[in-house]
Amino acid sequence: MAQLDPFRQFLDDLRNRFELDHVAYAGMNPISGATHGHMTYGADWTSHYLQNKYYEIDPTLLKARHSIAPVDWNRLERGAEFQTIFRAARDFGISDRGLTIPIHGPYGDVGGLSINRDCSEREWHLLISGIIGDLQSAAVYMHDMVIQADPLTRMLNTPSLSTREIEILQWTAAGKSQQDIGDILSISHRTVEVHLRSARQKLNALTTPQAIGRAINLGLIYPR
Amino acid sequence: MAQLDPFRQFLDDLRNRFELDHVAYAGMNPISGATHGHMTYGADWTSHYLQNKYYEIDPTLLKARHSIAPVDWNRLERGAEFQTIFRAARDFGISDRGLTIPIHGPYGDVGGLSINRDCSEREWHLLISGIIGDLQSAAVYMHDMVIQADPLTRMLNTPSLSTREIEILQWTAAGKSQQDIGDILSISHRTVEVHLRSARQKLNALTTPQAIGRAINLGLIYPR
DNA sequence: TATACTATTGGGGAAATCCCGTATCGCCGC
DNA sequence: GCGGCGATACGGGATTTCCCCAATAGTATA
Repeated sequence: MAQLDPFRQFLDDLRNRFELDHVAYAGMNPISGATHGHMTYGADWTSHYLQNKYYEIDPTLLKARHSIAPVDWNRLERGAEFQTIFRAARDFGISDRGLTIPIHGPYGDVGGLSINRDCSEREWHLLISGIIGDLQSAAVYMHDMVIQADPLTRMLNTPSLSTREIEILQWTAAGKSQQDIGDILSISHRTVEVHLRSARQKLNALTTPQAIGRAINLGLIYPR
Repeated sequence: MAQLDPFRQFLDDLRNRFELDHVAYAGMNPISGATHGHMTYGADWTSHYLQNKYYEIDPTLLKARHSIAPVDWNRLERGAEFQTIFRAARDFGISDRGLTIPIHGPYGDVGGLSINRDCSEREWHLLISGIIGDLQSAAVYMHDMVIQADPLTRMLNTPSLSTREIEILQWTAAGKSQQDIGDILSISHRTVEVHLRSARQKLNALTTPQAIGRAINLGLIYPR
C-alpha cells in the first residue's frame, strides 16, 4: 500500500533527504469540506491522532490557517490544546521540535507541511535555515498534488454556472437587491430570483449568503 | 528615495544575490482594493507599464491569481495580451525569459514575485532549479511584508464586530436562517436580525450576502 | 429525428428578511 | 453620580426573498 501511494512516497523521500524524524501534510478545501492527511508517522500515532480528532484543535494547523510564513512550533501559544496534543505526541516518542509551512491556494484551500526532528536548538536552527527554501517548494508541490487529485475539488472547481448566474451572483455580492438587479439587467426580478436559485443549487448552498461565500472562495466572483 | 524603500531594497538584494536582470513584485488585497507594486526595472519601463495599465492584462499576474505553483513565462498562452506586453518589454530591453511565483494569503490577498534574466535555455533551467526554493521563501516574505504594511489592510482587518455578531455571521454563512440561528442560540429571531443588521452596518454592507462576502475576505468567518 | 436537458424568461403566494420602534445592562468619562 | 454609548434582547409591520408553478429556445444525445 504505502509504497504505492505517491503522496506517502513524496513525504518519505523528503524525510530521507533532509534526515528528518517525520514529515506530515494536512490540507483541506473549505468548499468540499474534504480534508486530506498524509504522514510518515507510524500507524499508532496516526490512528490516535485521527481518533481523537486532533486535527480539529491542532495548534499548528490553526496557526497555518491564518499565517503565510512558516511557523516554528516553539512559537505557538502554549494553550490547553497544545498541551493535550504535544503531551500525547511525546508518549508516542514524537518530539515537539518542529515547523509547519502554511500553503494557501487561490480558492480558499489551505494546507500545511510539517516536519520535526528531535535535536538540539542549535542543530535545529542550522537545519532549518539550510532547507527552508526546499521545504517551501515541497509544500507547494505537495499541496497542489493533493488538491488536484481530489475529485470533489475538481468537480467543485468547475461548477458550470451560466453567465447569467455568475453575473447575478456578482451583483448580489455587490449589495444589490433582486429588484435592483432586474432593473440593471432589464429583466423581471422574478427571473433574477430563478437564476439565483439555480446558482444556489449548483453551489449546493441553502441560502444566498452561503452561495455568495462559496462563489467567492471558488473564485467565481469577487467581494465588493 | 529608492535606497530608503525597504521593499525596493529587498528586491535589489535579491537581484544581486542571484545575478538576475530584474525582480518585480505585484500584490493586491481584493477588499481594500489596494494594489502594490515594486520592481527593479528602470523608471522608463515602469511608467510605461503603469500608464498602459498592463497590470490589468498582464498574463503573468492573471495566471498567478489562479495558480499556486511557479509559472514559467514560456508556458504562458501566447494571447494578444501576451504579445502586447512582451513586445513592448523587448523594446525596453527586457527579456521574456522569466518566472512568476504566486503567493496566496489567508484573506484573499494575492501576490506574485517575478524574476527574469536574458540567457540561454540551459542556463535558465540551471539557475531556476538552484534557487527556486529561495525564491519561494523570498516571495512569501515579500508578500507578508507588503500586506502587513498596508494601513488599509490593517484597518479593515480589525473591524470591531462583537462576539455575537461574528457568531451569527458565521451561522449565516453556513446557510442557516435567522429562525434557525435563533433556535441554536436560544434567542429570538428578531434579535438575530438586529445583530445581523449591526454587522452589516459595521462592514458597510447594504445586504447580508454582501456582508458575508466581506466578512469572509476579512477572515472574520469561514465559508461553509 | 426524437428526446432530454439546460438557459432564459415570468407569476402567485408563502416565508423570511428588513426597518421601525422599545428596553435593559454594563462601561467609560465628565 | 449621571448621561452617553454599545451590546444584547424583543415585537409590529412593510419589504424582499423564496418556493411552487409554467413557457420558450437552444443544444446535446441516443
